[in-house]
Amino acid sequence: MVRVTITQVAAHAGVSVASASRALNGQIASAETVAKVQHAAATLGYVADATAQSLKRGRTKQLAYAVADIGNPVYVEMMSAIERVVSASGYRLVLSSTGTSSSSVDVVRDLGRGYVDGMILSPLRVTDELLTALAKTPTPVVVLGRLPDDVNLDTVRADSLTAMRLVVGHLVAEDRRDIAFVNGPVDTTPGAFRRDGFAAAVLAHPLLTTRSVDAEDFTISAGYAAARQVLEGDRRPDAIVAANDLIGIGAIRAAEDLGLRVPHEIVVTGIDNTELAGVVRPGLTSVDLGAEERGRVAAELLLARIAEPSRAAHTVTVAPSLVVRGSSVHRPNTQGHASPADRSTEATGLGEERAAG
Amino acid sequence: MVRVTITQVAAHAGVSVASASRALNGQIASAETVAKVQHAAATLGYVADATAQSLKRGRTKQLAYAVADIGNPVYVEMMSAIERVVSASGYRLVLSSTGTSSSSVDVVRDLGRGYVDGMILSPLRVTDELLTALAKTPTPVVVLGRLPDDVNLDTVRADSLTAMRLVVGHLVAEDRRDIAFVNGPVDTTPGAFRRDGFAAAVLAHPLLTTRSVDAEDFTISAGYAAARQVLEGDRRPDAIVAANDLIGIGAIRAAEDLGLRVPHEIVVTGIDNTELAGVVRPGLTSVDLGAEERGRVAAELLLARIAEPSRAAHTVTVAPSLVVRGSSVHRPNTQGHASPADRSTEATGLGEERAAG
DNA sequence: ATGAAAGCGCTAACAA
DNA sequence: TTGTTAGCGCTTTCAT
Repeated sequence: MVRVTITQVAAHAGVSVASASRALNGQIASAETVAKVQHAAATLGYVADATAQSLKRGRTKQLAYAVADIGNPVYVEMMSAIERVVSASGYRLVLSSTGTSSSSVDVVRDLGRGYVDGMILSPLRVTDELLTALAKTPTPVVVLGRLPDDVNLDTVRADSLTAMRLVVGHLVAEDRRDIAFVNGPVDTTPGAFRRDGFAAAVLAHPLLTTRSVDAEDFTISAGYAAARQVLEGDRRPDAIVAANDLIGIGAIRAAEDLGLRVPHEIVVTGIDNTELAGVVRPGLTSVDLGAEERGRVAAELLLARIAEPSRAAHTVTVAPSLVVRGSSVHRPNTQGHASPADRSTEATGLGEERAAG
Repeated sequence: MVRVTITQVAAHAGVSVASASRALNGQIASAETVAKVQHAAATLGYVADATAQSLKRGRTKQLAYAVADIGNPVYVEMMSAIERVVSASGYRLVLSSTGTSSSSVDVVRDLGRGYVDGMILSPLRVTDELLTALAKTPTPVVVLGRLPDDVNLDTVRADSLTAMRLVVGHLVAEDRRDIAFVNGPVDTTPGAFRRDGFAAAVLAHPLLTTRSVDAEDFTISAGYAAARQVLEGDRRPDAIVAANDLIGIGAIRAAEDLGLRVPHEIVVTGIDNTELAGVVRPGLTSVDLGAEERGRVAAELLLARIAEPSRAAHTVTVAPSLVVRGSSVHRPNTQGHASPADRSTEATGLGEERAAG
């Protein structure tokens, strides 16, 4: 199998390359030419070279998704949603990990090479350097996560404040009065906003006693360590609000290891409503931040901007919803569960309730 | 920000485009030229256009990973590994979902468009049509999964037979004698090979009673339904071998709902050793099929083939290892667990043992 | 409706 | 070492 070019197709069909191109792309051409060219193309097994088309047309039909930690279920969920929208629109999706080797800034700078028509970026930290790079790049970028107010970019974000209000409100309704917040690193975007959201949510409930501790990472093990420290202190809280599901699961484990029953002696909640939350026992009450929707909307915004580069920047905030599971409800059948359906089904099943944000 | 080309850099530096190109690419050029060109490039903010380079050089520096169900933790793990190798070698990774819209065959055919230099393909089903397309494509493809023996392609595969031997051997050692195998759909590659592997593994233990049932899918809910049916039958097995972790978790739930204690009354094992296996309680004993290693090796094979297209096809089989957790061991502290570290740490912790394949 | 020719931005012969 | 020139494969004016 050797590469066959449009020149060969044209020769085989007995027409010029221009006519061949037109016939292939549905431009004006006589029915006879179209027939001859299509026949030639089929015979020769011609497929247009993507690179040459990109160079000529000035667009690659590729979009990038850049994220630090692919492997985190939340980002995977977003990626799936993005991939669906992107491929349905005839684009390919390239994955740009902004891990150890290259930072978000490098990735954005690299956009100048024009290997994609646009990018969805999920930065772990928003630095001035990043904002500068974003301002300079000629390629459209949609940012997942909160940006300073004066930045004029398409943005999709979760609503940490409402998320925390849902959690805290739920805990108060469950008669919890002493809440420990186990956050992840506060120098990350989610860490900072969840901290602020928790603080704000608590203000609405003057009778609450609260405290905060930062886990070293948004992981089960870091959550375990941080929660254990909290639970071993002399004044034990009656609820732990974890900054994400992994930390929350770590907290459940810590409670178990200390012989504390969840939720009877200690209530635990998470954030993200990942698949894990529905799989652990007791199920982890969690706030769904709408990862799927955020991914989908981000992709749609990007496509819209590519279609109309001069349109105004949009900021979309996706409403969170609370999914109540056994880790936070004092019902007789708290340890029980519904059918082991997937998450969406589960949310309507026994032992789980969803409250809109 | 408008696109700046090498022509402008050359003009700014007062040299020809050829000299500019050479200076930029580390070809022979005088120190003075290099300095001038680099200065001009920096001043103008020049970055080479990826598409033009691709067209000229005949390679895109892009590799594709094609998989049906991104979102499945196993494929995500492979993808992470692939991404690491690929980006370390200066390639970008494009994600080709072979979901509903486009089949594996379409994806392989599309390779003719030359938008990537190679592809790692994880086909759900290996059809003749797919094999034909693979034989015809000029672009290197590494296949994840088993292929017919006469197919001469780079392949990385798991060892289902050994995996099943490990599981069955373990169950026999735990005094299980009546084993139900809950498989996924047998018209998929994993389904077929796990079925065969189980059958072969069982042959080594003549005293075993076994039976099989196929879940409708490799999911928790399908596993739940299938396991429930098995467990409600008049002759209850004392062990369930699930074809993957999700089915295994469904089986644990089914046992719970029927009031059966795991592992005391019914032992359950999974396959894949996903993160979920370490998170559920009791922990799910599972065979690690080396997803990370398979992904890494596949990427390495692909890069090697690109570097040397004429080299002989390689087939690498990755050895499985059994990770024993609470769902299958009758120890006093079976329900307990070690520290909630990540999987690799866990495997060496209390309550878990890893046996090589 | 068709063909000749230009050119997207770059690299690589080839000459000088 | 450097510049000139010819393309990579395609689309798109511009004449005809």
